[in-house]
Amino acid sequence: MPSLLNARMADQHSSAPPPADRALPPTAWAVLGLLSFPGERTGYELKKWADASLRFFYWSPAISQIYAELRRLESLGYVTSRRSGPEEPRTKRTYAITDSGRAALADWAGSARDAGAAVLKHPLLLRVWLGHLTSQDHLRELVMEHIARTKGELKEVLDASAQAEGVEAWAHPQIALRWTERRLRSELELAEAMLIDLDELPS
Amino acid sequence: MPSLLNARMADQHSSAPPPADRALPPTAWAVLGLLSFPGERTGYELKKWADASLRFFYWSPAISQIYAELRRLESLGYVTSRRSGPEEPRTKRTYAITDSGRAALADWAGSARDAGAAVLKHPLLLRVWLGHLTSQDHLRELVMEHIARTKGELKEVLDASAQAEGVEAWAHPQIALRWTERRLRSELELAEAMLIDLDELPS
DNA sequence: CAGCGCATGTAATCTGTTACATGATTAG
DNA sequence: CTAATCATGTAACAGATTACATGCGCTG
Repeated sequence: MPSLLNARMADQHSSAPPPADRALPPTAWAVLGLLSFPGERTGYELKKWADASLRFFYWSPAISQIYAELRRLESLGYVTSRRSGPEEPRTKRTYAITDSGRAALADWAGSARDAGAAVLKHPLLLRVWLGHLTSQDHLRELVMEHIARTKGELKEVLDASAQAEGVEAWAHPQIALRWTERRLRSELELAEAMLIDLDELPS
Repeated sequence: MPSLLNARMADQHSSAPPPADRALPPTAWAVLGLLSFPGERTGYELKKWADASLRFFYWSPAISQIYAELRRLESLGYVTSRRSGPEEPRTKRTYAITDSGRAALADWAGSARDAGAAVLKHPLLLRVWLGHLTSQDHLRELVMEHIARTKGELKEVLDASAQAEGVEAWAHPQIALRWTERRLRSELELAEAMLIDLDELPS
């Protein structure tokens, strides 16, 4: 069997080749992507949007990071911002994507022939994997907790999906949400199956 | 509808309350966990183990970070190391978990009543979500690529699972691998379903 | 008027990766 | 002999979070 270690290490290099100068991290594209849908929004709103949809398939950056990314994107000319004048009650900074930003984003979206491997960080599985250090009861509890949380998330996604329903501009986000909905249902089945596996374990 | 932003922000604080002094990051526990199974191993071996199983449900740290974590764990007295003497061909440092380390790990594994939410970073979904910026063809290509990769991963997991088969010390890792196997099968179904959704989109 | 939600940002810190450097051993 | 694998580590940097600081506006 060929050891894949070096191959994988090499992958890690070649998978991020800065085409010309310096490539932006996916997070920057995600934030810019949030702005690629019709409308302008503030950093604060972006964070809520990310929490409500992005987070289910691509994690939601901390609010402070969103602000930082917005500043970077602005320095690159990919977004513009304006402070609200006296007409608005509150001082806030509203961002909008520029043509240049839209072009860069489209280029990024269309350039890769492979999106790259998904990364899953599943704390529950980490604990199950280390199950020999705990009691079966505790493990079961953790799994149940996970099931409860997942059901809550499913509800959230269903809500978000309902809101996107019918809006043409949201067709693709809608597909991502449907994918997420199915994924969460599968996550529930997976948890149930694991519960059974756990029960069948000789103590 | 109650805005969940502040609640979630507050969560981010309260979800990591350092019980006494300073809590270790999950990565440290993962590395220590790798050493909690019978046998001693080197940093290099740990990396391979992580690549072969941990990575499917909890990502594999860079080799340099594994070395760094091992040094930290050693400074905490959770592991000990010894350099191979002249009896071994190669100079290498072999690590073993200590009683104190095992106790700390068991405490960590048993302490939480909630393992915490899983984080999924799925680059393919990010691109689909931004699908309005690309062609359907390109999107389909990316999905196909994902399916191919997933099939490869499934094969790897099946292999790893076969190797763990029957070894009592590996019962829990085995469950994690079975979970992963099911998850990857579901991932394939999810991708197929998304392909259909994509086709049904009005251009 | 208290508390929450809206809104923005800075500073310190940590986590983690990449690139680099080095060298021994083994398989073809 | 030479390429791959085994093996360890450092330095620079990027990515990201947490804690902190501030203040307005609305609702009960």
